[in-house]
Amino acid sequence: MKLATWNVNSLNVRLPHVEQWCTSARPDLLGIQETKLEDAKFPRTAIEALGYEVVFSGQKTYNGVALLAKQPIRDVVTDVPGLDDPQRRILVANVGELRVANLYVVNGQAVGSEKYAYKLDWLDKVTRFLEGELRNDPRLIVMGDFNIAPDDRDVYDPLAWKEQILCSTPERDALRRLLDLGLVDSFRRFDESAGKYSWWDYRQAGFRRDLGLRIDLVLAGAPVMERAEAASIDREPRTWERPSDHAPALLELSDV
DNA sequence: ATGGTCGATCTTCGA
Repeated sequence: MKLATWNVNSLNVRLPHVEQWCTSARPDLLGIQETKLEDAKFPRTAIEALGYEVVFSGQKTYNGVALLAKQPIRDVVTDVPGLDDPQRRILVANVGELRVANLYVVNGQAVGSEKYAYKLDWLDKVTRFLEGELRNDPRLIVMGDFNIAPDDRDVYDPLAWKEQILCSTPERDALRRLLDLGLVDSFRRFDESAGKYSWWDYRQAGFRRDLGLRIDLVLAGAPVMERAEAASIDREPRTWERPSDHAPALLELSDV
């Protein structure tokens, strides 16, 4: 079973890339972020034509998440208790024997800003919610655009990014608290090397110069990690014409 | 050189 997360930065623009990538990589489960589409405009028919079930929680212009799966999707949650948030950033559902949370974590703009405070509060409340989910069933996957580089190996220039947005200690501590519930950054189980990125800024020819960060993660509970066979980041769609600024991050599990 | 590029909806904001 192949799981993936991909921030597509407008599904309206990137639908051909999603179609191309799903056809070639054939993920069984794909979490998408930044659809930037209200639900009435979601391309359900095109996604179903690829052979997927799909659920989505979107809004106009910003944010928006979706979950595509080869298996039936059940028990969908789009709102977290105690987080009365109009921003559509979370989608949790059962797929097969897994519970899957797809997150578009707040970017936070700049350390100390209002959006930064919202980011830390959002992470705190989502972590508390996921703590309950894990207690119910540890077969949990938490995937998405975390907008946090876990450590300096995940940053092309750690000195320039030191205590900056996406890399600050409070953000990394918030991610640590989520992991400490009993989740593993699956990519690091297979690759401890520095310089494996999932996002490159459109500006300054970031991708060509490999000036990237690893901020797209697949976290897995212990029973899921026992089945983990490989984890990777597929840079290929980032080379395509008019790409998203993110690449898909993957986790492959042995079948039960 | 105090920028740079995208996307969505305006001529600005968010990333």
